[in-house]
Amino acid sequence: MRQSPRFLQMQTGWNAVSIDLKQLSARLGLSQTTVSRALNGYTDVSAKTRERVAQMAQELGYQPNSAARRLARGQADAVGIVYPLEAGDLGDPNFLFVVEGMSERLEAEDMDLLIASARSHAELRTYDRLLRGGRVDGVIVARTQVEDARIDYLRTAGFPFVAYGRTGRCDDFSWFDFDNEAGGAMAVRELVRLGHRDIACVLAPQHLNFAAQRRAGFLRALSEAGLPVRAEAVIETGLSRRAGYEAAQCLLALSPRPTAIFVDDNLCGIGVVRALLDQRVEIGRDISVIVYDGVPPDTLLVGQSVAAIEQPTAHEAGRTLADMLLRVIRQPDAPPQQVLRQPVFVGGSSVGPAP
Amino acid sequence: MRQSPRFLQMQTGWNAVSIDLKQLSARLGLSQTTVSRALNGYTDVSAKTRERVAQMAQELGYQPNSAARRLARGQADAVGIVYPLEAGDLGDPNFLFVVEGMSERLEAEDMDLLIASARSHAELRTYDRLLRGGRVDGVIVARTQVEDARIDYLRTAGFPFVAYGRTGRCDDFSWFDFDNEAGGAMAVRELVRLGHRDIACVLAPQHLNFAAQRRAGFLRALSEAGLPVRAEAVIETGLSRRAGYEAAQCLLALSPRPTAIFVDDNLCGIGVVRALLDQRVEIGRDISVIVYDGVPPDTLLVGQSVAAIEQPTAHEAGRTLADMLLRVIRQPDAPPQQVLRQPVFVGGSSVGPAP
DNA sequence: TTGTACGCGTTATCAG
DNA sequence: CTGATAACGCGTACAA
Repeated sequence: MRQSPRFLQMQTGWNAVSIDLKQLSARLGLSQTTVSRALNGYTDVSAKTRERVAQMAQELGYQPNSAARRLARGQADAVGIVYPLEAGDLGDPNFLFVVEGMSERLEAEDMDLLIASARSHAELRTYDRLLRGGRVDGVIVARTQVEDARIDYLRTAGFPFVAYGRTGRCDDFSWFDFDNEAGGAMAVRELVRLGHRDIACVLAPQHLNFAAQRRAGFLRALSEAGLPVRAEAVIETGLSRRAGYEAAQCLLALSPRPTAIFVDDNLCGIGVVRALLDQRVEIGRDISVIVYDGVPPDTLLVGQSVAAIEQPTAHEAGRTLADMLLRVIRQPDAPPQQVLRQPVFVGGSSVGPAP
Repeated sequence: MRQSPRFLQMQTGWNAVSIDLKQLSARLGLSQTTVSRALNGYTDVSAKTRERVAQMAQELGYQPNSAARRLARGQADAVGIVYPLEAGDLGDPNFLFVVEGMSERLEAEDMDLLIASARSHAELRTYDRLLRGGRVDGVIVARTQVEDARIDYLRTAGFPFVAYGRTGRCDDFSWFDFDNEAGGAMAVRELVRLGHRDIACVLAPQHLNFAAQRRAGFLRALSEAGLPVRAEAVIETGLSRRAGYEAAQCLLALSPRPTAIFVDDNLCGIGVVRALLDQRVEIGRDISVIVYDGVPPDTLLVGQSVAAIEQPTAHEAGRTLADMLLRVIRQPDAPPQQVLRQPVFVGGSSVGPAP
């Protein structure tokens, strides 16, 4: 009914190439036990033996079978990253670099990185499969929400994870995040410094935690500057260029027209900038614009650039995330680690003194 | 020296939640054998038993331990994708969607997708680790080169793989690709149809297979149109915006100035368009431009758009790649499968009649 | 310092 | 149709 594993291996002609612990120890005239211990850095092996073993293993290209090892040790030696891909969502322009950073760090530990995309509603099923199947020792949760069912799930399950982004309540788990509230406030302060007193704002959906935080920062800085909040100039919309475009049209129709716009994400940012160009608004003179994560330098007219709040270290973020997750896995009782990186303001021709 | 696996599991408090095959069969009053067979769709189980087992398994949320299963069956139930990330390389704008497509297809088979980025020179080591460790049953090779050491390695090892892209010689292995030569030719023909007779070309590094093919298509179509090749108007450069920018500057300095430019990749494309804008060249009138994979609609001036050769089906490409790899894994003796998708021409304001 | 013997959780063989 | 029993390849108490 089914071919035996051994036969399958013969047929593919592949596993024949690979060397066994049994074969390796036979070649060395040692027991598997000794060889295994030598390879795994146990102290109770004579230096000479260890040397010989290492040499031979290297020479024969021995790689322990990962399934067997995992079974014996009860660990998966792998972590997962589940990212919710909504239609057209490349919202985090640096995501691939984060993945690369993680990948590098994990490779150094001989661990695998499983990637599972999931349409957002099916996501919990994906987690379930990963955890219950013992496929991973821990997971990274990306794109956190203010109320995040995935994180609740992981916490009640007691499963090791690190969040890439915070949630509404996040005191008691490990996360890595950029200080979105500071970023939002920073943008406002830059604009206030230039004399703007009527600052509009385009925001991503507020169930996304980063968006809620940036909004909070925006409001706080306004208040600190003694400026009123103009409700109709604070637009919560979708996470897309089109949404940004439409939001900007609304803002331009207001009277009096705001003198500056803070956009909390780069997708909307592109749309906003396009709308302004279409309306022949002179960016940086008629209206100032700051966009979180920036927009591609090509979006604007020649010689112009968009001021941005930036999170410059995607690659390092990936390494750090991996580090944190390893720690959560290996020291489950250690207190949670929480890393907050500061975004930086990068100026551009899109900001200027209030008209 | 090391905690026993069981203790570790107790300590993390996690695996306690998960249910065992042993426990499951105990609950059912059946042998592990029978339960296993019922779950794996063997025919020699009574319908009633199968029903009971399925029900109970569902109820208790049983998930087979993947390490044990892999060990027993001698398969990894996982595939890998290794993509070389050079500095700033997001060359394939659709890569994430390809990954998503693969991920979906593999999830349906209960297989994992391992992602391993690798600085290009260390790539072979990465492969080695994946293959020898029995971590994967097969791999996807992305970003193929004309002479591709990775593919040579896999072929001599006899390891199942599918290439995402072809190589110089690719008769005897499975690959999925878009018809880059046709795409290159298509671009030229569109331009010729509009009366252009002096067509320049900006190309990515020619060791990348797609770039070599697009170049070939470009040259073939020129020749078919009876047009000469102007050597100084065929620029091979890097894979970046900056490279494209500089290439365009060179082309603008030529005399006579070419009336059209074909750019074989979207990164260079952005740079080229920017250079033209900077030089106040009216795109679509003074010079026509076609860019492979297109450029973001925001790169140009308002109301304009860049004509493109597009590969519209990234998600489907991912599914197909996964399908093909599954087939290579499961039917190693079947003849290689080779899938060539046609790109399509998408017009835009960046092309117009020759001046 | 080394070797023996067993367990990890599942699937496959073979006899009922 | 079902159930003992033996792998799968490695890690590790325990004994020597």
